[in-house]
Amino acid sequence: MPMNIWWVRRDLRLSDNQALTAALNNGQRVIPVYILDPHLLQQTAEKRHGFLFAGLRELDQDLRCRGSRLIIRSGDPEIEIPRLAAECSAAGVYAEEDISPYARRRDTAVANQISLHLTGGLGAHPIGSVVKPDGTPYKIFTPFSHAWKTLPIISHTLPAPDRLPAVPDLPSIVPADLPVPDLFPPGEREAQRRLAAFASGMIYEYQNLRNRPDLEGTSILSPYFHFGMLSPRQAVLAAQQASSNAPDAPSRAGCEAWINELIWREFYQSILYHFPFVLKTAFKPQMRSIPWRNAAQDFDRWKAGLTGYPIVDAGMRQLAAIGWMHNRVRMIAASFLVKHLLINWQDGERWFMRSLIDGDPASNNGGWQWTAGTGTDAAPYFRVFNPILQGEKFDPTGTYVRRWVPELRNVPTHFIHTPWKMPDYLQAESRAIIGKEYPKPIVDHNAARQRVLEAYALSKSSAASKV
DNA sequence: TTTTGAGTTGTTCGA
DNA sequence: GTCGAACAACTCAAA
Repeated sequence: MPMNIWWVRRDLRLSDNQALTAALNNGQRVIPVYILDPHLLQQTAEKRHGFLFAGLRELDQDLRCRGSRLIIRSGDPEIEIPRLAAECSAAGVYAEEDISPYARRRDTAVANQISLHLTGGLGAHPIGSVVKPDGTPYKIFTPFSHAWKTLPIISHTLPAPDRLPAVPDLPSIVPADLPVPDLFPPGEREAQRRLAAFASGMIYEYQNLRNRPDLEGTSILSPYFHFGMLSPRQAVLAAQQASSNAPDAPSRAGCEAWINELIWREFYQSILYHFPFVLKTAFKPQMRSIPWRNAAQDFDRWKAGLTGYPIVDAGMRQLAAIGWMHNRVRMIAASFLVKHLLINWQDGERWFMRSLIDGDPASNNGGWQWTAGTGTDAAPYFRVFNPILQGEKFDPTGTYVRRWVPELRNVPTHFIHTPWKMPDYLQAESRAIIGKEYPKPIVDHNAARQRVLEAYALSKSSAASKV
């Protein structure tokens, strides 16, 4: 029986791990390896590195409890994986298949040098398996989700092995000791704990509370999903179990709504897998000539949370502070950048990708293209979120705004989403003088709305005239 | 091949 | 204050 490499990439877990299982089934000894890839690290910020590095330490500990350990190297995986395989005379490399163009190019380059076995696990269903009867990919979410639901899900997840074979003495590096994000203690144990807690409690309220950034109505599992500290299959099974235990229809609807969000992840994975060009340009050709503004100052103010619209600023500051943003607020902040500031969605996409601990090329791109109206199955271009109404609707007491925009702490609830409307004496009383302690709105909502509708109309008509 | 109904997350306007 | 229609066509999926 030969020696195999288990190449860990986005599957930092021992349970329900198809790549690890395959490596064990086909070899006597298995060497768990993670390659720190400078190409990927340089696109992302320190909070994400802190989560990843501490997650690697957790994985290493879990492996050591079982007699194994994690070998960590740094460099270009196309070089490092074959080099390590030669060092330990490995027969094969086992890894969970990833779908980004970069990952696919990388894996092809590795496979050209050594026997690489890719397994499922990134989604609940194998990549490329949710397609129309004629084999072509879906471009609309709803039919995709129907097809997804009709495919059977393997109902027994793979248990974590009790014991693992010892690892030979190989050099391994220790990643930098960066701060670990408070809200996201990394690791498989924490991921499973959160899933269990969510699936036995808040999932039943999910339908009602998921859009409320001022409450804890979401699972807050996205960073764990991104790095595979739990598997989508485990999540779906937990939600289905919760659904079958649901006491009433609204509770069941909560479970279904959450499963739908899991399906969205896989829908966008499917889109990226079948249409990798979406990382470079709009999915819809007629949306490729929008006259974006080149407005570096506005972009900086958006990034800093200084637009003068409280719900937008709260979101951007939450992102900067903790590397995560509530999904509803992601939509509002993204819509604001694209539609109110008329700045290219790709700039926002890059900023989110850099800042988010959970940043995922497929979901992030899908979300931005949806917001910008450039994507498959996207929001209509004339749907311009009103940041005031959105704030009043989803943060009705201003709790979320006050938490992340402390200079508005003392503003009365009536004005919390429109602080510039406060009379002077109230601005003074609240210690929130507009233009001094908190900025004036960077754009007027109605004027910005007119501007973006005209810009989109231009792109559509120029596309039409090209035909 | 043709036809038909549908398509995450909103906003504004006017009755 | 509430309600329905308009916003704008177009592409997709399925019959």
